[in-house]
Amino acid sequence: MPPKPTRSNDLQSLTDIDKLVHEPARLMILAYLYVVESADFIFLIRQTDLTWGNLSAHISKLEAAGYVEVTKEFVGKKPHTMLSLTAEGRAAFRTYRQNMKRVLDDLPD
Amino acid sequence: MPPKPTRSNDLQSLTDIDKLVHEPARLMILAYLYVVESADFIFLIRQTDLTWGNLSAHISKLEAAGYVEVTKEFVGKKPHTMLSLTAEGRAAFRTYRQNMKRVLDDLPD
DNA sequence: GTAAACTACTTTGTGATACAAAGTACATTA
DNA sequence: TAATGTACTTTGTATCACAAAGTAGTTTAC
Repeated sequence: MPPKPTRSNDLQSLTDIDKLVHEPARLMILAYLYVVESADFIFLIRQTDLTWGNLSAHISKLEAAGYVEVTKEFVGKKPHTMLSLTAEGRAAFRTYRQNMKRVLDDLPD
Repeated sequence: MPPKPTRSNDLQSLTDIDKLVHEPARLMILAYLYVVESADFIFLIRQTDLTWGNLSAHISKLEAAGYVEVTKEFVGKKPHTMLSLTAEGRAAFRTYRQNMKRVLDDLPD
């Protein structure tokens, strides 16, 4: 589960930020999954500009955290990997987004 | 200088994000300096909940990048470290904030 | 028909980084 | 004058992101 914020002011909430979501590569992946609901590996490769190894590793990490569900199937004779957000992943992304927006919005200029 | 974004869509701009700013501890530090214009080490320790070593290391990194200026002086007989954002640091923070807000805003829900 | 190239990934190695613990150099208090 | 406190910095370690290499199969070229 995502870390629980226990801080009073906005900036200190960064202390409790969910690093799993915060990492730019994974933030990209999660944001895509957040809007499209389900995507395959190839789609994410194209959208994110990550390498195969890199994307694979990040997916594994998100899967281990229970943030994404990975479904492997065969399309014809080729393997095909489908990704989708779990309820937990969706919640974690929402929380991250809220916190981050609050931090960035509550500043002058 | 902060990395230049060269991407077309919003989410891909995360590929070029300035990691020096992105790190939560430093983001906190920069945000404080962004609003107060100048602060001492002790103030930041209290506000950020970082350890001495941790804050020290992050400050060094920000200084090396030219994002903050560090001024050491003696107050009475005690050492005193003052921090302030450089123009470059201010610009980097602004760029980061803009990019990040755009990424987080341009999503449904 | 088999060798070379391609697809769709995963695993491994390496260098960078964040963090805590220990260290330094003094000043103050008991 | 010994112990404690202040204001840091340096060092060690464990984690992590990334790229390069590896794997398992499929398609194409000759």
